[in-house]
Amino acid sequence: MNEEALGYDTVEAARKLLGCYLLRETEEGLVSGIIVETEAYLSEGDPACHASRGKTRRNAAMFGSPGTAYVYFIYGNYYCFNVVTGPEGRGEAVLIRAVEPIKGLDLMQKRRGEGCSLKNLASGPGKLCQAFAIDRSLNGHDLRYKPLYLKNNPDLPQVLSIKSTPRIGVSSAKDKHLRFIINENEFLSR
DNA sequence: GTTAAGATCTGCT
DNA sequence: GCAGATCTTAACG
Repeated sequence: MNEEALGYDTVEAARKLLGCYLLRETEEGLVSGIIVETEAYLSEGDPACHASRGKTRRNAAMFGSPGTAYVYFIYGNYYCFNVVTGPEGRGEAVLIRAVEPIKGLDLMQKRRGEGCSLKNLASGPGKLCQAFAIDRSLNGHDLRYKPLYLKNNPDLPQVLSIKSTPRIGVSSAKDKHLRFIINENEFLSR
């Protein structure tokens, strides 16, 4: 993964993360997928961003250096996984909303429940974290290294068809198109 | 110490 | 398509 691309503009980073591999190694084995859906959370003019009201205990990882993980717990049941972006100390991040499962399908199915369809394995922030066994122990983890890391996809088409839409599940800043998806992909959350 | 709200998912209608 | 589950976090007293 080209970490430098994450350190400047968060919106740019959200677009560049599309199509990249996300890999996760555990004792049970390796799982991987291609990122097909992201959302940008900005530090300025974005009340939906956890960092918009300053640094707190929960969002401290968001103020770390670009390329680290920000993982948090929501709605009593689910984790969300973000990649910290922008200059260090800025408090911006990109939420990974969905991936297309590539390797370790059986392991993901085991974690998500038997009989879970391929399209349902990681098509949403909470589902993705279940399938990849992401929890708070990975909060602040440097995504250049194992057991959770990003990798460029060499087989990617030169010009990816990217579409931007309003973000999902956030009540503010609906006029901003900060969600980015790979057009027509089957594994989007919706 | 108490309370209200949330970057969601699943199951049922 | 819609409401409920469920609990951590942060704001307030």
